[in-house]
Amino acid sequence: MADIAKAVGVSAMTVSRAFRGDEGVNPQTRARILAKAEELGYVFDATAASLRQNRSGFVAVTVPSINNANFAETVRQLSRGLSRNGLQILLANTEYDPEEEERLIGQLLRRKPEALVLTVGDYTRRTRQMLRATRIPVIEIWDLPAQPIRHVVGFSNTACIGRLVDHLVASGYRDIAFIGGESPRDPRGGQRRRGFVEAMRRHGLDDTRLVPAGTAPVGMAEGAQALGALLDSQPETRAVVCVSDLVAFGVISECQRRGIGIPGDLAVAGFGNYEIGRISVPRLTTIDVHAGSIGSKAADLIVALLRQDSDAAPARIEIQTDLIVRESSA
Amino acid sequence: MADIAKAVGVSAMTVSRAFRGDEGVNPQTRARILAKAEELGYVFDATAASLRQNRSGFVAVTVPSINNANFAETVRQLSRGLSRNGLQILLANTEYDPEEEERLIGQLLRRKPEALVLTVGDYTRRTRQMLRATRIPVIEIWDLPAQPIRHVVGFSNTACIGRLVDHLVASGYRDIAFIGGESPRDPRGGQRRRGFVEAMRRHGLDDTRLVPAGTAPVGMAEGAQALGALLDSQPETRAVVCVSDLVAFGVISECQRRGIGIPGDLAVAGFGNYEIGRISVPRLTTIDVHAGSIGSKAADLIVALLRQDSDAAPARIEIQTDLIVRESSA
DNA sequence: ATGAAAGCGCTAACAG
DNA sequence: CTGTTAGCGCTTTCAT
Repeated sequence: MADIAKAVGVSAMTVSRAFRGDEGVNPQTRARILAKAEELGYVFDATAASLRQNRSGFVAVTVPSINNANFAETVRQLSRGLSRNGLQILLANTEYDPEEEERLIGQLLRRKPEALVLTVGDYTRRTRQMLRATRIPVIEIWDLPAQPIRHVVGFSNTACIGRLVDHLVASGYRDIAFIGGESPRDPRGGQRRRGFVEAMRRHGLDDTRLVPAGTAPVGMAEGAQALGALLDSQPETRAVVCVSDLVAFGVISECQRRGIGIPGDLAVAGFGNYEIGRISVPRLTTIDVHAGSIGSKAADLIVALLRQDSDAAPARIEIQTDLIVRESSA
Repeated sequence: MADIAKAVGVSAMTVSRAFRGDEGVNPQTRARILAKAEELGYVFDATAASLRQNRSGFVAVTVPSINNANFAETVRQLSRGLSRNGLQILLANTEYDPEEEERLIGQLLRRKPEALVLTVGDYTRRTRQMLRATRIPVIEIWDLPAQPIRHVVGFSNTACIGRLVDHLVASGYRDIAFIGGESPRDPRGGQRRRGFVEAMRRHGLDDTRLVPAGTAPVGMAEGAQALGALLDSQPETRAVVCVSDLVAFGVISECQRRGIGIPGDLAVAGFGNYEIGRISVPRLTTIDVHAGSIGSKAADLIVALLRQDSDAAPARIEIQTDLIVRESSA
């Protein structure tokens, strides 16, 4: 910046102002500065600006897995909403591991992010401590925890599964099983499993058909395998709710291999409204959680929180979810 | 840091050394410093350290879409390899848009990353200029461009499709179509389409069965739709190669809806070895590009390049790919 | 519309 | 093993 100042014959301060689009700079001077910067191959140093302004322009985000279409969509929309306001995402993958999450959050905080977005999880003691100590806004997403750290943008995983069960019961199904959600590493899966148990009890039905799907992240292969386990242990089952659409698709494909008709012999429901559920044969009944909307709402919240300097009351933004009934349970 | 220094009764320099695990610090002093830091809720400021050390610890990465299991896996392994060496990823999504890519790269460079990883694309003029001007290592991934910017970690999309065509021809197929790759926004898709045309010519077969799948990113829905178009225009087709497994799955599901047997009536091949191809009925013939390995190899390269201060010769690391023959073409 | 001085929080370099 | 000094590249503040 000093080089440009010297070359153009102004002070560094004027160069700085020119770069930030400050009004009070002579348009001609400004043009000469930008031209010289281009000529010299100058690249603005955001690190120095951050240090001086005490504003990093970063928002730190942790997700359990980036390799998941729904989390990816949340991050995508979050990124969109933030970039419009000059904020950039600093993304970290916890791999569904609370210890790794603790390590990553520690690293992220050193970069002085202006806000921290976390996918709800079972935090370690030290993580909780860091989250309590930090003065930046903390936003938990993808669930509605009973005791949130501070702000929340999410939906009730438990209630969503309840709606699926209600739908199946209303359609006449009684012998219903649930696949997944037993992994201690996936709290959202656990909430869904709990939602299943609660809903079945509410209807006075057998709530013990719980089939494990393995350690998170669980995918299609785990679904296919779990169907085998289900048929072995509970062959009278007539409907199955899965912890995600990916698991449900595994179930569908395994049924096709075994000649089990869906929904004739077995109704299937998933969770998350992934693309596969719209294309599979049969199409999949599921819950649309509007993953993108979680991201954009969180972005809006962050922007609003950063505008006001005073601490706002904890926000609790509930995302609307939709039951989508398709051929797999109709 | 000054506060801690005062509270403990040492200089800021000693605090700094204690934090970086410098050997030459009295273990007792060190312990007292860390305890006091904990007590005061001190968080190290990586921005200030970056500015002073002229090392940001960032590696900038652009991908066309984070919402793609293969790119996500590359980023995941890249992140792993880098974090072991104290480097953090600064990720940006180009959304398959060269203009957006230009904007993002400009933003990323201001953060002074120590290296830049790009998914090969058709760069804008200004992007090329920035890439030429920067002094940090630039690594292109996911293809082997004829004229790389500098370093490359990838594979030949063209050659991979050639292997698929060879396999189909060897299996007796002659009337073969290709779905996808016409989108100007997806250079890798274009390379695959070109690979198809070249391979068909090589075999002296009709190379004009090219079905568009729409603007990138193309997914399952586009595949299902393209199958309809293919049957309308080229009903004598006996095998189809798709630009990705997702498109291929769309084809498979649409065939199932229409009662078209795979591979009896139509053989299908995909690209990328996504999870779906291992679970679908029938299982999908495809090319495994080892997406994760692209990431880990790129990480290794970056670490090696940063260790040496001198400019190394451009690296060209070719990733091994595998033809996986499954039921859809057997 | 522009400039001079000071300083953000850390660490390189040197000294002891 | 510890301390002092200076400065990374920018921007705040105050002055003109």
